[in-house]
Amino acid sequence: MTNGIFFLCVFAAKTGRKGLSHSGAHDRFPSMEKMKRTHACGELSLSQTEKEVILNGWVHRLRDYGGITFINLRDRSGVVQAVVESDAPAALRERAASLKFEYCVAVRGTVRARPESMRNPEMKTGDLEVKVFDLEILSTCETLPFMIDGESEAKEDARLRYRYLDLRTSAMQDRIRLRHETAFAAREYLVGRGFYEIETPTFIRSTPEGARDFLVPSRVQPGKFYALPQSPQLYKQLLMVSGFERYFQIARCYRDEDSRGDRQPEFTQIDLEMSFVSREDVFEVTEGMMRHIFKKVMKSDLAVPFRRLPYDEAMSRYGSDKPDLRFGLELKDFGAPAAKSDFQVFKTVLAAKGLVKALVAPGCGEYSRKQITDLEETAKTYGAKGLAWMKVTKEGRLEGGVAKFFEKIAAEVVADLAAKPGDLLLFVADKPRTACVALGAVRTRLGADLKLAKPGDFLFAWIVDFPLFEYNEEEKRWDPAHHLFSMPQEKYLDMLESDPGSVKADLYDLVCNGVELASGSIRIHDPKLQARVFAVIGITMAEAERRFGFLLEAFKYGPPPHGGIGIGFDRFITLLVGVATIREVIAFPKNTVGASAMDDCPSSVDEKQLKDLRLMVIEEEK
RNA sequence: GGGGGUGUAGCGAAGCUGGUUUAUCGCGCCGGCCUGUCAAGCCGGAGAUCGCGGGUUCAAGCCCCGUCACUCCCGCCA
Repeated sequence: MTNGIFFLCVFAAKTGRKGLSHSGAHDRFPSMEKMKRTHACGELSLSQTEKEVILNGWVHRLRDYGGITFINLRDRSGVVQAVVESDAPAALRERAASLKFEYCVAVRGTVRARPESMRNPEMKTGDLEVKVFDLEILSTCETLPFMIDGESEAKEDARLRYRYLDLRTSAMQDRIRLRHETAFAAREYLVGRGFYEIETPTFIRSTPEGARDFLVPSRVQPGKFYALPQSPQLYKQLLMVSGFERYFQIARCYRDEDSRGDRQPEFTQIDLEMSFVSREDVFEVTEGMMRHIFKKVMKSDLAVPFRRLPYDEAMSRYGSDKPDLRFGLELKDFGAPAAKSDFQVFKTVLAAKGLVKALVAPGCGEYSRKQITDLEETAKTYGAKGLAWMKVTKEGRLEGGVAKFFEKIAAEVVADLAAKPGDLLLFVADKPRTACVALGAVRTRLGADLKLAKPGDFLFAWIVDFPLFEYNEEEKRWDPAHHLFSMPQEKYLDMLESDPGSVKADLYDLVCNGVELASGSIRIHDPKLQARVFAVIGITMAEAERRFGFLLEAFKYGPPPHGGIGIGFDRFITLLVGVATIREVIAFPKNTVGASAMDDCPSSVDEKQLKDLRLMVIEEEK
């Protein structure tokens, strides 16, 4: 009892509000019994004129004239203007005057057309208003840390600290709604195509491949740990062995790696797997789903099938395995002219089996030294030692940068690159991959600077024929390029052991506008072939048995040929909505160090909890 | 692990190469006025350890060093 009183006093002191201003809320118990809404704010129209309606929502904006008070009332559906006029009873006028931003209220009133001159064409419900004759304050709201839908947006820190308020803004409401609609459309389509939605565990065995696992300690078996799944990969393959034939899940995935704008420690995939299929079947279903989503959510027609681009071609022409194909600006091989030039740097690289790649920046001949240096920085970030350049003059001659080494073959260079007067020529010479990737980054940068991509366009493409393995320089061994269970293409089977680097797999990515949206493969279902792949990677059967024994065992019992794909749901929504980071489309995201400012996690835990788990925290030595 | 950017009232910003005393503006907040607004308006008011610590200087929001937080990128992310 004493405690209760003390608590109330503290509360009053803390809010710093005078009790009187809240009288409206306290002298009437805020019950929904008599004030349940009959309509949604944003859906009122003149067809309800003269009708009595009850609305529930939040005080979005407030304009108090003493005698007359305008309340912009907001709910999920939108905003409508409610008016408390001077002819209202004094108690109602007082209660209206006591309102503040974001009070949660119920109003009863009649819908009426606004006089012609007082209509607001900016508002969906701007032709009407609700004349209020009853107003209930359901709950009050303290001074806000930032305005909902204010003129200036709060910084992300503050938005995440008060995420529940940030989510009230129309921008966030729209994004989260679109996310929901997309998930629904995906389900609708996949269910229609015979897929079952099946959940898989979130506590699984740790299989230390790929990203770091998040671990969950077992209390019942001290010293042992579960891992959170990086994706439902193994389980969905097991579901194929089980004979479900078509599985999907909107699945949460966890990877303990450093965050980025497009990466969170936990994220969502539309994950699917199909039996008795080739990659074409996976493409067809994915394209169909994308088309369905665009129709339902974006109200637009998406052209299918998507373009196919082999990985090697993507790297060579665009310097990226996720190129933005909304613009050309392709990289060209400059090996032949470079070999004929007097430029020793290029010739040395060529002699070492490197590549010289060229990029024609149209109309950038006037770029300043500073602008070129900026481009060079971009190339260097991706491992290039430098960015060579020269300009094509109005007369079609080469000038500046490395031009002097190409004097003799100037005409050939210009013709070879199809360069025009006023263009800037850019070159990276390096190991093949570095040359492509670094100049590819310059291409991406130029595309943005020159605004070459039309916003609002969505250009999808399948990147196909990824290599099965990539060489790990540090460890001096072959690593799986994507994952361990991807199927090598049949025509490369003979060279699996003799020339692993040349083996292409039935591995594919779906890219759109320079974003990697999805990744998948046809899986190995033949234990013998799987064993060969393990051998190339250097995994002994004993080790494979230890890590994936359950999967290998399952594959002894008549596994169907199968394959699938996982679509990065957050990235997909980010793309549809056109925002910069996936945090903008996740209701409660983590920041770049994996923390949530709202609930302050991760956090320390009680000694007791640690003891139960027989865990000990070792302080870092300084 | 590495590189870049940012940090000034509750929120968003300004504060030029160090020097006008009480660090400015808009929103919000508090008080008052106001019967048709819709980013309402008008009058008055409160509110800032200039992220934190140290240093240089006669003088630091501004320069230097360190540190923390947030953010973007490289590495990493089968």
